[in-house]
Amino acid sequence: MSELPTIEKGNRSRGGADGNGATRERNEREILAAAERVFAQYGYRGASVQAIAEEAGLPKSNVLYYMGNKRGLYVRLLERMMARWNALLDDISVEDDPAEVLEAFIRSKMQLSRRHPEGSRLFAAEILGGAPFLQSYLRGELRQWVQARAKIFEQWEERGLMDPVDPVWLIFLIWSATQHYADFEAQVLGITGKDEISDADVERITRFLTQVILKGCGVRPPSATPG
Amino acid sequence: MSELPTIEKGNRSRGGADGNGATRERNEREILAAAERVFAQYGYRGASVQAIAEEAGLPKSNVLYYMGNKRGLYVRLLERMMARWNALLDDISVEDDPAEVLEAFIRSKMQLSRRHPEGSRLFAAEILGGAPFLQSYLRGELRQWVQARAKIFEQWEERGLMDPVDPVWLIFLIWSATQHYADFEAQVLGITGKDEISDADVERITRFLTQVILKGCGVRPPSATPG
DNA sequence: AATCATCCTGACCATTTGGTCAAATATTGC
DNA sequence: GCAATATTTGACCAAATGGTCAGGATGATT
Repeated sequence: MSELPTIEKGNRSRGGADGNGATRERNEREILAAAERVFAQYGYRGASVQAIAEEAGLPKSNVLYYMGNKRGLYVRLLERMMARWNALLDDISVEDDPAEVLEAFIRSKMQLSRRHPEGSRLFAAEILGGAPFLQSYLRGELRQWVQARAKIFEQWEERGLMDPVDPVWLIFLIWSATQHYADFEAQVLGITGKDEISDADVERITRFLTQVILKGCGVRPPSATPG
Repeated sequence: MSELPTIEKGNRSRGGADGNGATRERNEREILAAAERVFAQYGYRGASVQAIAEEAGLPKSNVLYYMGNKRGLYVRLLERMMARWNALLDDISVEDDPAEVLEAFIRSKMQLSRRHPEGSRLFAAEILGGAPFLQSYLRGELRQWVQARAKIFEQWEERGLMDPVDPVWLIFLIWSATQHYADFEAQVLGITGKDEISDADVERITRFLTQVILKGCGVRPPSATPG
């Protein structure tokens, strides 16, 4: 992630209007949340600092005081989202049960989109626009991760634990299916006629995806251990 | 699609710089193509008329002369994409073979994203931003189409031709999986290390998706007719 | 109370935004 | 050639853009 420089948080030592920096933290949180919403909706170029400031209920100058500039704010949001993403990229081994791994994968990815729909859309907008800020992350960290998983999927195939399918495309299938409900929420709501996607819906969708994808790859469900 | 007013093409009657309007058509095509690229990359707000003009190699005034204003240009592009989309929404009946229908569905959707990647991304950006221009289309035409299909899927389920899965979510699964390769192209390329998605790749992906989704829903492949 | 670093924000700036307009230039039918 | 209609485009405009800065407010530490 060499494109994403670490953001200096401002080296406050002692004095100041706030001993433990609680004000700063609160304001930063507020601004980041507002910015995530605005960037998600309009994309990097389409979002204006003014709009973010209004969303946060602060003067524009204040937003810039905390975040330096628009680009830095955007990069920081991307970093935060990547961190959330990385948090659920746990390692797996050939010895693990394919069904359990795939189900956990689908479930955690689904929950990530669910818990952070704006972050998910922000990420989607970044990729849509050609991933100008995330190129190196995609070609580096994420690529390694995918290839590691792919190798294990292949070994499962050799052991006859799943059908011979291209593991990379399987990963893309799971990503696309799970992200769809956050990124295309407007479409899902418009077509289903609902006014929100409930927790129960999410649970049903998760089960649906798990069922179809596991069966589609010839993976036996976890409860039915062989023998 | 009541939100999308028909665009007046300018009622030229006789005279003018061009008898059959060839100039106009050529310029309009050029501008629309350029605009599709720019809107796809930056979204509605992020795209500037200036950028579109440069992409088309024309002065900004000329773009506005042909298209009236930014909003009209954008709406016209959305309409064009919806028309392409509608062109492959052929009717199906309960008597059709589920496997054939699903495979044709996946294949044609895949080709649409393939043939019009910018249009696909334009649509995606519109939905990402909350579908401000497509609300009525989603809640109207498209919703009807989905429900009609869903009913047929349900009848197939009753006849034991496929597993009992929610048909609407199945449609969303196919949409998301097929669109992913256009919308998230940057991610796919970054992770696979390719510099383009070839025709052969598209064919392999199509077969992969068909295989997994058909099997995942318990639909027998088309060649193997029952008996 | 004095100090000092932080916090806050209105005024300001150069540039870009979407859009208008008038004047110049084509291109046709007659 | 002439009138009528289309096309082209630079000049221009008010508003919005990202960003700077000076100066005042705040409150913990001494």
